[in-house]
Formats: sequence, C-alpha cells, structure tokens
Amino acid sequence: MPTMQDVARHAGVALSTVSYAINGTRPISEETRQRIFDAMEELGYRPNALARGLASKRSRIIALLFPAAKRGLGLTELEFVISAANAARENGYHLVLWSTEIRSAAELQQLMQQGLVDGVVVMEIHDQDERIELLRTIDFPFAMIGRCADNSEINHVDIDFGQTMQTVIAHLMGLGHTHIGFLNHAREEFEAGYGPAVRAQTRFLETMAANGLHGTTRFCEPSLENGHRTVNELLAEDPDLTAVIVMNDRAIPGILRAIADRGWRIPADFSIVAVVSSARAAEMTIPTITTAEAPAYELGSLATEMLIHQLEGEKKEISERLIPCKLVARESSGQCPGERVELQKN
Amino acid sequence: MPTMQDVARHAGVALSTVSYAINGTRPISEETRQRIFDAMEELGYRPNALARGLASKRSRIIALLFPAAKRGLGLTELEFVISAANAARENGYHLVLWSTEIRSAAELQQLMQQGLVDGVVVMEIHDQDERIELLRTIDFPFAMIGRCADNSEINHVDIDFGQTMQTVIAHLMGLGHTHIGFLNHAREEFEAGYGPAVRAQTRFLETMAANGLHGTTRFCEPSLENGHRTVNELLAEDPDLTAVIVMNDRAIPGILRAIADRGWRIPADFSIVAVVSSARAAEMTIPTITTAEAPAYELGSLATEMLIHQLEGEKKEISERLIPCKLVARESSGQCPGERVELQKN
DNA sequence: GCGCATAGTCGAAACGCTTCGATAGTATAT
DNA sequence: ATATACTATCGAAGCGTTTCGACTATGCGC
Repeated sequence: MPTMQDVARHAGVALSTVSYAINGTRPISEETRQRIFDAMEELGYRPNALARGLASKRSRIIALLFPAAKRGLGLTELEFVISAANAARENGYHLVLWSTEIRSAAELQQLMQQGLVDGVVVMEIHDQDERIELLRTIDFPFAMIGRCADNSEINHVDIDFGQTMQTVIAHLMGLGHTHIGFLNHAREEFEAGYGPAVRAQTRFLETMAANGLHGTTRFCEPSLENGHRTVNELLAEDPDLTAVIVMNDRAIPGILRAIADRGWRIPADFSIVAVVSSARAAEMTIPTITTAEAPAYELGSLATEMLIHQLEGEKKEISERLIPCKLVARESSGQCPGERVELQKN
Repeated sequence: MPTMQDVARHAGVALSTVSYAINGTRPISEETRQRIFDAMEELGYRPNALARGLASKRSRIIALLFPAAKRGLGLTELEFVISAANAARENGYHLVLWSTEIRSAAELQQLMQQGLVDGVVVMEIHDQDERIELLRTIDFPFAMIGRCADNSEINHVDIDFGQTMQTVIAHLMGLGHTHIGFLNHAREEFEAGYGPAVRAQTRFLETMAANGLHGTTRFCEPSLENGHRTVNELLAEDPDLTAVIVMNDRAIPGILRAIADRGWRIPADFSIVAVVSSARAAEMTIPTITTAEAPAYELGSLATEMLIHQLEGEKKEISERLIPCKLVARESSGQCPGERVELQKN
C-alpha cells in the first residue's frame, strides 16, 4: 500500500504538499496539483483513515447507539439504521453500531473516550435517559432520534405525535366515529418514560378532548394474546367504541381476532388504525391496516445529518425537526357503524 | 484526555512498559503492573483506538457489507445486523456498516484500502458475486453469511436448505400431503443467483422427488397481489395441491386471500408453511403461520466470530457451518383434506 | 526601486500508540 | 566460576497523516 510519502517522491514534491493538494488546505499551483493527482492515480494511493484521524483529531466516524430494547426492534428501527448508514456515507463518514446493552453509563463512556468516533446518534430515547445525561456532562457531540425531558441545546428529530394524532383522529371523525380507543405500548415502557408511549397517549387524549370525543386508553404488551385481551378490556370500559388506534404492531392480530370473535366485521362494524407503523407490517394482515406510517427513513437521515453538520461546525444553532406520520388508508378503517352502536345502547 | 505518556510518568515507568502492561505483550512484574493500573485508574486513562490501530496495523474494526437489496430488508436481515454488532463487541471489535449500494467494485475497493477495517462480513451473497471476487483478488479477510459458486477457502455460514426442506416436507407428509407447491422469491432474484432462491428451490424439488411427491414451483414478487396470483397459478398447474411452502413473507397475505376466495379454510382445506421466516412475521396473520424460522441470530454471530478468529490468526483452517431453520408448527398447517382432493379429482 | 502582501512550497514537529533491540539483573545448568 | 536463559525494563524508531512556521518568488502600489 503506497503512502503519502511515496506519492510525494513520485511527484517530486514534499510530503506536506501532497497533503495540501488532497485537502485543499493551502493553495497549490494547478500544475503541481495535476502532477500529484497523476502520481496518486498511478500508484493507486488511498489515504489511510487511521493516520488521518490520529493527526487531525477527527476520525470521520460516528456511532449509532441503539438499545437492545425489550420491545424488540422492528422494521422502523431497521430503517433508522439503514438511513443513518446511508446518510453517513453520503457525507463522507463511517457509521459504527453500538448496541447499548451497556448497562453502566461507565461502559458507554469508555467507548466514547477511545477517540474512535467524533459523535453519536442516539435512538429510543426515554424521558430520563442516562445516556443523554452522560453525553451532556462529558460534552460529547450527539443528536437524538426522539426527545427527552430537556431538549434544549440538543439537535434532534422526532415524530410529530400531535400532528399525527390529529390526522388520524380527523380521519376517524370523518368516518363518523366518536368513541375511539387507544392501545399503547406496555405499561412498563410508559412508566420508563419511553417517548412515543408517553407522547402519543397524551396527544391522543388532548385531541380527543379538543374535539369533544370519547377516548379510552390501555397499555398492552406486544403479543397476540395481549392485543386480544386488551381490546376486550377497552370494549368493556366503553361499549360504544367503534374504532381503536393502536401503536403496537404485534398486538394487531389479537385485535383482529377479538373483533372476529364478536362476529363483527372490519371495517363495517369496527375500525382499526395503526400509528407509528410501516407499510410492510400493515399489509401482512387481512384486512390490510390503515396506518400512520413512521417517517423512519427521514428521521434517521436527518438526525445523522444534523450531527455531521454540528461536527463540521457549519452551524452553531441547534435544530429540531418534528415529522408527522403519513396516513395511508387501507381496508381496516371505514364508516362508523350506526346500527351496531344503537344495538349496544339498547 | 490523558495519554499513555501521562500514565507512564505518573507510575514512574517508561512509556513502553505501560504498553506491555496493557497488552500483556511482555512480562511485567506484578508490582509494576499494579502501579501502572493504579495510575490509569487515577488519571481515567483510555487507550486511543486510532493511535493503537495505526501503530499496530490492526484497527479492531470490521465492516458488515449489506446491500440495499431490491427485495427490501426485513426482520431477518435486522437480526444479522444486531447479532453481528453484538458478536463484534463481545470480541473487542467495532462494527461499521457499509451499505453496498456501491455499484463499481472500485468504490468498495477504496473502502477497504482506507485501512479502516481489518476484515468484512458479507451478506446477501449471490452465486456470482463481484464483491466476493474483489475480496479474493485483493486478498482481504472476510466471512460470508451465505454461499457463492466457489466457497473453498472461505469462512462462511449459511442456512441448511436441504435439512430445512426435509423437515418442512416431512411435516407436511406427516399430515398426509402429497401435492405441494413452492412459492419462491422473484424470478429476477433466482436468475441473479441469489443463494436462498436457488438452493431452496433445488432442495425442494430434490426432496419432493426423493419422497415420491408431486412438487410444483413458481417465482413470486414480494407483494400481496403477486402472492394472490401466484398461488392461483400453482393451483391451476396442479389442482391437487393441498399445501404450499412459501419463502416470501410478503406474499403470504395474498395466499391467504386466494384461499379464502375459494371458500377454503386454513388449515382444514389447505396448508401453508413459510420457510426462512420469523416468528414475528408468522404471528401477524390470521391464522398464524407455521414457519421454519431462519437462525438469523446464530448466523450473524457465527460469521462474525469466524472472521475475528481468522483475523486473530487463532486458526488457519476454514470453517463452514450450515444451520437449518427451526420448524414451529402454528395454525396454518394441518391434516391433508381427503375430501377436497377427491372432489377435485372427479 | 522599495516595501509588502500573497501564492506556492518545504521541512519538521506533532498525534498516541506498538514494537524492536539493548541492557541489567537473576536463576539454572555445567 | 562460566556460559545460558529468562525476566523486567528502557529508549527510540516507526505507523501515515495534518499542521505550523519558514522561505522564496512574484506582483503591485506608489
């Protein structure tokens, strides 16, 4: 593998001149530059990333911190990973994956202090997130996909849960539904302050109230059985329920079964809308599910770009971007069933 | 950030002694070692990964080469990524993600020649894979998840399609099925020599023949509509079909619909088994799908460990590991419908 | 014709580590 | 005693870059 020194010799210039030519750090005459690039070409020279990183104190590597979540990672998380990797590469960075099984913040700290990465993108944020606190105290550059309690001075992107809920509820209102259930993530997630679990529920209740609608909520572990049980609980609490919004893909089949068990048809007798879901999951079931799809790709790319811009010092000001999920109407949502509701009322 | 020099001074030894103490490269007296580790502790010293890599010519970073596949990555691929990242970390390595949108092998080559990574794990292998050819010619260390035309001298892991097909077919035979369809990935994938598409089909036909059963195969684009159409084509070709094996999760809902359209019930009238699938996908549908689940986690870990062992020179010999999918019987497979078949025969 | 920027280039000093060769001291074998 | 072989340590030479300070032309204003 040829080194910069080889290129310099071959082009008849000083080592430093080659460096300047490559990085454009100082003016180089067109003629010399050409000679250097020819030499590079001829020798098949590639700058050594490690040496460059060591000398410049900028590795051009960033890390994606992803937790081995209890919830189990899904397609949305996969998109975060892929989009972050792509965004990094497009900007000339490498992306390393750090799974934060890492209990002690100490272990995480050691990772950062190895000097391997210039900054990190953190996902699956909780309200009180010790990773974020650590990053703050050691003043390490980072960006978040999600939000925590205090987001001041932090570059971050997140789903716009307010807007998403408004769109979804408007969709159901437009179909005549007035009694709507919300099936959240597990209670454990909510109590741990997991962002989506907290904000989606809050926004759901706010929006329902603002529109004079009846909203009922329940937590639900991610499984068929729990989905089944939970939707029955929702219906027990509010028998007038004609639709449910679910933020827990793995509970969906349970809901479908519970509705089928009652002899109801979807969407004639009952509507389902999934939020923060994906087309891929929505099309696995019969009927296909109307979903508000997570803008996962955008979020991953944006967060990564924010971090890189911060690292390049291109801008000091902090950005925040909230992106709503995109509603895609499929087979699971339809007109509110006038009759069934009346039947229940008798 | 303290350096090794700082530690050395603080412990009253030479710089090199600290290095030997850390790496155990040369014997150090217990007393000195203790003094050095105390100093490290006290100063909060962390070795600099870049400097270490530059000096030792071993970065302890490996890359996972994953293609932005047309098929679209799914849960199985996500598990590869996660398990590779975990295995890397457990072995003291970092894992960087390289998406191989990378058309020209040249671009890939540049990545390797940056000296950033010690080796790569390649996934989504095709029979003729230019990435593999490149790696071979530049003699770069790598391991594969999958196989190509010539796997000699290459560390690799793969699904044991032969064993998997035998298990699945035995399961269906045990239920009395004799006419079984196989719904493959898209023709395009097959023709491009995409490993699973090629080997699963070959093994299916072999095993069917060996058991004196009637097998029919079809390619299928990954979508509901195509699943629907393709299963109808299969049934047109062999009206005696009572079961189908599908290696294309996204086609499953289409199959379910096609069967329902005929007024058939699953599994009473028709059985479905998914291969190289995941529990998560299998439980999204009604009925839940009997699946041969991809050993994704094992494959990702194993391939990564093989690569690392190779890098550490612990063993010269090449390993190959084939792991079969694990059959999990769910609601979609049942006794062969004697009556329906007779009805068709009349 | 003089002072002064500025373009273009060079040499050398980092960057923080690994590793080689040398040296001194201590056992072990002869 | 003497050669032999470790054990424990040190100093210095890299690893392949970036970057700083210096130096030489060259052009320009006046």
